[in-house]
Amino acid sequence: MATIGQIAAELGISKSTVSRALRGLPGVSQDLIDEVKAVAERMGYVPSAAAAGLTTGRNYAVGVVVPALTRWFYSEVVSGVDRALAAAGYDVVLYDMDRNHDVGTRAFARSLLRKRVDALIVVATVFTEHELAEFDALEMPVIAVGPSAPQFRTIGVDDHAIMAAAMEHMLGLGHRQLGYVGGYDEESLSLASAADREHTFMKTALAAGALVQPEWMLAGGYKQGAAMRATRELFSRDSWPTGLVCASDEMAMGAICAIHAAGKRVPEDVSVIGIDGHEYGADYELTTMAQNPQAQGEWAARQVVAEIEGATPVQEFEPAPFTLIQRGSTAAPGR
Amino acid sequence: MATIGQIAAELGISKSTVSRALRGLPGVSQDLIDEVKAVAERMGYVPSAAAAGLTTGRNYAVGVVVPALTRWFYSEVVSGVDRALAAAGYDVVLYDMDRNHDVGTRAFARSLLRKRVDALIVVATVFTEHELAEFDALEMPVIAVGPSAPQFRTIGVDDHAIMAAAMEHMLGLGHRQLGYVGGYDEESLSLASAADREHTFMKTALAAGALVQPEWMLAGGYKQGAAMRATRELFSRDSWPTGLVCASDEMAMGAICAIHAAGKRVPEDVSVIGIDGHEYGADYELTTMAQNPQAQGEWAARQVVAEIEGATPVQEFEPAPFTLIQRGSTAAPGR
DNA sequence: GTGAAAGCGCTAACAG
DNA sequence: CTGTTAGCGCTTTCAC
Repeated sequence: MATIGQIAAELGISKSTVSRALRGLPGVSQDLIDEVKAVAERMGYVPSAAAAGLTTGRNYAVGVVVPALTRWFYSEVVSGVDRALAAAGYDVVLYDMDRNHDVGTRAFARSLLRKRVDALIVVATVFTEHELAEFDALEMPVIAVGPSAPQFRTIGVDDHAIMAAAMEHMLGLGHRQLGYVGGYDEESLSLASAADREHTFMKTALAAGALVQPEWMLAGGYKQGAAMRATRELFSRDSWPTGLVCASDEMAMGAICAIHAAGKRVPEDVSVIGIDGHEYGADYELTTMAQNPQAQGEWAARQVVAEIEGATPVQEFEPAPFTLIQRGSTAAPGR
Repeated sequence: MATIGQIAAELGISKSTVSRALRGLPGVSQDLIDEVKAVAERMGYVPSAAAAGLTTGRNYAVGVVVPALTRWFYSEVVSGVDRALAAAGYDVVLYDMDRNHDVGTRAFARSLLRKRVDALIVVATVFTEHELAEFDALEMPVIAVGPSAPQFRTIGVDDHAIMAAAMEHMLGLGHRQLGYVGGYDEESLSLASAADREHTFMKTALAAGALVQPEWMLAGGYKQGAAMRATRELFSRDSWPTGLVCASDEMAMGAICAIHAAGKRVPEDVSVIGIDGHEYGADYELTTMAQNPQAQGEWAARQVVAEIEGATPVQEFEPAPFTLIQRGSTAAPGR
């Protein structure tokens, strides 16, 4: 493995010059730059991030903490983060908290703290007091993506607003008998988002004088399968709503499946609206309040890079945008 | 940020002793060890991976290359890799090749080559000749997970065998009119697995004298939404198979949804079998040939760690196991 | 323009 | 058991 010193020796010049030439710093003649680069290429030279980081304190890496990589939303965010970071020349160090949250707390903190990363992006993860204190001690930029975390600056949609918008659509169509598919995903560790959505659903429904039976509040666990089962059960009873508001698109797709299984039609018998903007929504003709987790990830990544490189930290972010995508799963009731 | 030197100064001892004490190396009195650890804790000492790596050449990090993090299979594998690596004290450096494959080739190689990682785990990614050559030059353990890559040692199921087993189940039930939901996922970059499964489906079907109409070969793109649409179309025609063999569970769940939408029953009118062992399969009563991508990821991670730490490389891995999970979506035809 | 020297934080021989 | 002495590969003053 070629080093800067070997290149220097090969050309009979000093290491400093090689370093400067390779990094395009001023003060090296163009001829030498070309020569150095050629030799570096020929020798298969590759800079050592560790060595460079030792002196500069910069690692060109940012940590991404995620509660469960296998969940759609999180993998989308991470994907966006990765793309933006790669474009900026930074690596992604992944910390999947899936199940090893309590077990691995110590290990997580230790490894995190190894000066591996220049900043941290936290995706919808809840931490202990102790961990939060450690983050503070880190003294590096930290930005959260997803459900807002009071301790961090957060990039994400306003969960109240997005649900209110979904409700506006359903109420506007004339639905007054509404069911809700929500619940909590135990593994995702973040309950705030789910609670906010459910709360606003209820509040808005009641304010509009809509009928919401207790049995119409379904626990879908933010998972397609669970939502499908819960919905199937709902339609095995003798009364059901004209509209189903789902706290996520994954659950909405499960619900649609269950409605079909029950021999009902969407939207003729039941309207279904989702939230999130899942990739498969189009195939299911699903009306949804779409947000863009990838874009949020990219945004967070760019912001974090800017701060690493000296930009003054933004104190508070605008809520991420969302838009109604109207498709075939919603219509006026009783058609 | 406390360093080893500061701790040494604080206690009036040498850096080496501190280093040894902290790492639990032999040759330090228990008393001193305790003292050192106490001071380190108090000063909030955290080791610098970069500095340690510089001398030892070990980074305690492994790179994970993945074609599209947002796909179920890959995120499962990465999740498993992460867990095993975290347990072994290693960090995960993620390289999501999603879309930036051609654009980012150079950046990918460069960053990979920065001696950041001690080994590489490649998940179902296809590389150019040039990239492969660079991997060789890296001289570090490389293991592939998922569809077998001829250039790498691979951990994964035998795609022929798993499809053959699925077919055995369907044929054993008496199905002789079979449809196939498969296709290719353009974004995943790995076509071998899809091709193998389709090939074995065809071969096995023909060998059993089963009827397979060309229109029954559906392109589901390995995506739930696309599979749903393709299946919906199939059932809008005037002839359809008694059994549907799906190359993945995600597609199978989409197919089930479409079958319900068409007013048919599973398994009474159509049997459906999937492959993979998706988490939601149970909710859908889906019969499947289950594999365990998380376990495969863990296995690869453990193997790679062993090799980093000096174990002699295993030359070839056993194919990963799979088992039939028989649930309610399959039954004898014509019930 | 270019070079020499010092040092980033840690580990790894050697001595004692 | 503990300390000394060299570096690891790179960047960064400061001279020339």
